[in-house]
Amino acid sequence: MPVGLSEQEIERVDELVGTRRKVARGMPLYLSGEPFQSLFAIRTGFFKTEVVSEDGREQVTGFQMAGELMGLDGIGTGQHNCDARALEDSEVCVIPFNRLSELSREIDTLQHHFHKVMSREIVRDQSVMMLLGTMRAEERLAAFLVNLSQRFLSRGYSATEFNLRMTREEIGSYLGLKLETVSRGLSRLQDEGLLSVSNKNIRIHKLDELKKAMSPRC
Amino acid sequence: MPVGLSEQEIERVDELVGTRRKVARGMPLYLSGEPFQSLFAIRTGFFKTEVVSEDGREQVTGFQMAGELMGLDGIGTGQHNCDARALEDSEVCVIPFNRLSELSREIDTLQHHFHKVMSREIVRDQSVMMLLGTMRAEERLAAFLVNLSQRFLSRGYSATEFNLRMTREEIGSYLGLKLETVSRGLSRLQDEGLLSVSNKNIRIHKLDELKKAMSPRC
DNA sequence: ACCGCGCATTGATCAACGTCAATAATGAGC
DNA sequence: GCTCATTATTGACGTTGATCAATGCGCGGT
Repeated sequence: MPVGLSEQEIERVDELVGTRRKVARGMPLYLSGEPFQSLFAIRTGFFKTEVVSEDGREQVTGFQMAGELMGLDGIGTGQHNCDARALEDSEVCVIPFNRLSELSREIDTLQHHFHKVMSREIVRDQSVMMLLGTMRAEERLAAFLVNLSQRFLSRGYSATEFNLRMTREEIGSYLGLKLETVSRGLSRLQDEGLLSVSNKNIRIHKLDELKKAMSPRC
Repeated sequence: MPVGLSEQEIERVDELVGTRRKVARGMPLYLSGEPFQSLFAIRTGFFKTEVVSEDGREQVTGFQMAGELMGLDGIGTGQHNCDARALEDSEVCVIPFNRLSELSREIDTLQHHFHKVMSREIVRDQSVMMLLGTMRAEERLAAFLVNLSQRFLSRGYSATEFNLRMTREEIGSYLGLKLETVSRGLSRLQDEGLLSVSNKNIRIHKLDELKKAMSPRC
């Protein structure tokens, strides 16, 4: 994934991500408490990550799509700290962490790239904290959809028409809302003419207005 | 900070964290948008980190105390992504990130330690997401106090009597609550006999009950 | 030591979201 | 293609925490 490598270096990075693994819809890629050994890069498909607290609370902490990296949370403790579950039939590259560590000691571009990826994950988490801490239901929903839209776009898919892979309940868990509130919010955005919802299919009609809907008093 | 280094390695790590910097109460250690060059390890004092969104929303993303590392969010973009501000007169070690990168290529214990620290930051952020997404006001407050208590304890201070360095408003921002709600929550925990509050001074009388107050229906 | 402003507390009211419930629609599996 | 369980929508009502407001207190700065 990093750029600016020599041919030889590319070859070595290629070996690193040698093995692949398929995960059927609904199946876990890993579960909380399992020993951490590898990171996973998504080749195809869609995942959610979910943490479960001691007192049984569940919270979806993210939705991951092709090209994104999963498992970073396991490095600190040597155990995975969340469940990762496929939301559709998916395929990942397995990246043994030991070998990534070794190789990143030799290829500084790789090292720097890896550090950037971890740092960006921290920044992402912080923007979710801001969403959960300061936004109202409809603003959260708009931010969620705009974020998805941008990520689809950057992968070459349509920014304005896509299918949600997750349920209203999973969206709600991620956004700190109940599923009914998610449903009502989507209906409201539809009534306002910003988008059309048909179950999991979303068509965004006014992306610019949807972005405005992320801010208060609209 | 990592353990298991040879004497020579310890010496080199010591050089790495050579320079120090004092930050007076209320002053920024860094601001969002400034170029990222160094990480900072807190020697003494207390900080908050705060993100400001485009539409002007502010959210405290964490409170940091002695021994903790700040600045990890800047690696990904090359710019700091939050403000770090001293809540009391403080002193930090400056750790030039370039040199940390180089040295961690040579000393694998250091490399591994650094990766662990970043990963733990991700896990910490995720537990804040769970707090913001699933807990009620008084539960959040209890969780916040228990967390502070444990961190003071692990630094050799009392787990049951300490001074808050931050205002009710800053606590509220961190917990996704308004300052009035924080104040009411503290008063309520006091009425229930779990602790005494006198402005910024907190005395926890029933730490075990406070931990229970983190869970629903108490 | 004193002054003044920032910080904290507390009350009353209100809006947003959660809860409970009933129904409808969808699509996964046979 | 049919069936059933899962998922989604919508309504009525309740609760939590936000908002608005007024007062009191403490601490930092001089």
